[in-house]
Amino acid sequence: MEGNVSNIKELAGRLGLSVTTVSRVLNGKAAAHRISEATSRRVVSAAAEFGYSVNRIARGLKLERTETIGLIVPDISNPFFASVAKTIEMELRKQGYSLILCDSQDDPGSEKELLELLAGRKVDGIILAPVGLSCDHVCHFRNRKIPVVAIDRYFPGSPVPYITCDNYLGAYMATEHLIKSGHRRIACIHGPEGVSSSQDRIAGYMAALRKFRIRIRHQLVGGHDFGEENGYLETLRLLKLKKRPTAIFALGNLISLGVLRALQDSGLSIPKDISLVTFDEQPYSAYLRSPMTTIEQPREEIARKAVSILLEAVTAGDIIDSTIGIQLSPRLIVRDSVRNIKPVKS
Amino acid sequence: MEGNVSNIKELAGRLGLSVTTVSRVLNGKAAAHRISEATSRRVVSAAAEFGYSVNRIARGLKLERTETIGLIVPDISNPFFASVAKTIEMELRKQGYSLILCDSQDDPGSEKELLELLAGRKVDGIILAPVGLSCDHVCHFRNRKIPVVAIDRYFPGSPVPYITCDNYLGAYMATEHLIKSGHRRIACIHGPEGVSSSQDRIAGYMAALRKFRIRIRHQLVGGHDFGEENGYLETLRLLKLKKRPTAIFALGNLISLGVLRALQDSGLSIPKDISLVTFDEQPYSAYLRSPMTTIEQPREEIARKAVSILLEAVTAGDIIDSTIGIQLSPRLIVRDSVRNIKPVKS
DNA sequence: TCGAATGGCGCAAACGTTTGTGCAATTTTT
DNA sequence: AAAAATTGCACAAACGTTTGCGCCATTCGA
Repeated sequence: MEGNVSNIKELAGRLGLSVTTVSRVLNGKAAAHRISEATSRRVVSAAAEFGYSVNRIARGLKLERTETIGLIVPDISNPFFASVAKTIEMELRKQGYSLILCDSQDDPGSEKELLELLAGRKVDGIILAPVGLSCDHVCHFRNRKIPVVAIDRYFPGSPVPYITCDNYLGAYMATEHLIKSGHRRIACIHGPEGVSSSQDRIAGYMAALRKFRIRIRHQLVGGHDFGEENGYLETLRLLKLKKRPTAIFALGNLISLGVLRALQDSGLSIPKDISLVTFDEQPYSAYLRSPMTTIEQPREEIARKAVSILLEAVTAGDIIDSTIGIQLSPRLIVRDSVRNIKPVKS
Repeated sequence: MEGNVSNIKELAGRLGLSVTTVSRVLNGKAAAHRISEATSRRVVSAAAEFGYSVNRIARGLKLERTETIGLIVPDISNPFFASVAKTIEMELRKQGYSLILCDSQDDPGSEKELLELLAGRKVDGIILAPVGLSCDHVCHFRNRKIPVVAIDRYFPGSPVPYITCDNYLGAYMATEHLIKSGHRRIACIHGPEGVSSSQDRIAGYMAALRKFRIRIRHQLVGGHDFGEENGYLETLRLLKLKKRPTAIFALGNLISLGVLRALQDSGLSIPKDISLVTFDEQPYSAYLRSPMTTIEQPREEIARKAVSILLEAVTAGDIIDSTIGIQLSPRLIVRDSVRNIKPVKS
């Protein structure tokens, strides 16, 4: 008895009504078109009985609005992006939108292809954690009237609105914490050159060093992506230095896993032999061999704000004109991965 | 100069050709319709020049095929599902498909709604990590000619094909490992009642106990979801027992985080005071205070197989008729979270 | 009693594709 | 030189909606 009717024409046929009337009832426009209460009820109950549900592809074509949002992240298996994606999906669904998930694998080329793909799929808007520093391919999009908001990362000096954590501040706080614990030789393992979040964290790190009049040693700064392997290799490199750093600041959660592996392989322990602070809190941070001091990002808030700003742009039917940039405050979570190597003067 | 042309009619107009010809060229059917080489080249280069890309909504409507697959997971922020989703997305994209991601939040009601939603969006197929044990709402789908494959969990005795880890075997291996290390009072913290993966793991756990003639104590078995809080509360309950278990088997990675928190709160340490084995390896498992002994699932293979089976069903244009059930082998990774409380007799 | 207002609904075009069929021009065959 | 075959392309319908406009019947006001 169910699922018998697959389009509105059939349904209208069974009811002895026109598709027009059925469509209007089902879209809540009965009153506006003076369709009687009785007819309305008949339509609604028949739709339920025969299991009719609107073909959203056809509707999308007609309405030029698919109620679909694209999300492009560099790595969905990274817990940070996974939990951001979760919140985004939940918020979008509340508003009747669905999510097309794309993983750019931190590759600018894929990112560009994915943007084209999403445009072809006529998504109503895009949330993007961009890879490169150039916004050409994204700005190009805004001409096509598809709103885009960036999360986690942004394009310096571009008109693309973004929501990020205040990466500069977070890195400053982390570095300051290390310095106040007496550290002077502080290494920094960062992500890709072309990613603002990495750049900003490096800037925050350097600012803290300068503030406390500590020389920036370039051999203590390195890295090229947010992966585990990068953390591993960079740590091994750091450990080979004539003068080892006393502390490492890992700019991402996967990087820090690499650091842990390298230290374990080298038989070093945290914080006895070396201290560690990591950007991005994780559920397991507290249960590591040495509970990790981290910088926590307001993930949920990032996701929620991104959705609300995007949807505003979508429903306004126009692109957000003013350059909106929101930087949310991170939080320092102090645990036991930093050794105090000098009495605190307070 | 770019992005000027938004539909095939405009493009055809500029070329002085019909939409038919343009469409055929762009779909690689030029040869089959005797369209000259010269014309083909003109079309292709004009399409590139004017930045034309096909409207996949319109195409989807006409072709009754959207090249879109739906994925429903109970919790995308769970690292297990996040990495499975990553592989699925990558594999699908290779084949020209996009992914609509849905998070059912472990709620059967949402799951049902999401299936309807995806049907309305005319996805070509669905990959589902189902919540309940009833397959009514899913079987209903197969009538609508939308292929579905289940991952991680399945519906006992239903015609829905599935790919899972061999949960029974994994749990058996884990429990056996504990027993062979001398444990007798082994607790088990599981997930929801209505989820096959949880049920099968419980079954494997019990089978191992029976095999070694150890009495199953029901107060040692509990839990109701795969979340952290459940692990926490169940552990606290277990610790209050007159005779505490000497080991805990956590049936999920988030559960084990809860166990860790509860033990930490209680001032107990692993494996000195209590042993722990967890289902589902994680990148950080090795770096915990006590490196965790885990059961590793072949996530990538699960994802890949699910995609290939689904796409086969999609292109075959028909539902996979034979009941396919694939159970992939898990792997025991021994670390230091299990205390040997009796000399191994070998 | 008659025009006007209102209530209740349907016609048909349009959204951007794809594709079966058809047709003119050219070339080949006989 | 006529018939046949081939080349190269176009017409128009169809996919399932939504929606501006229009039409008929009934009720109302004077």
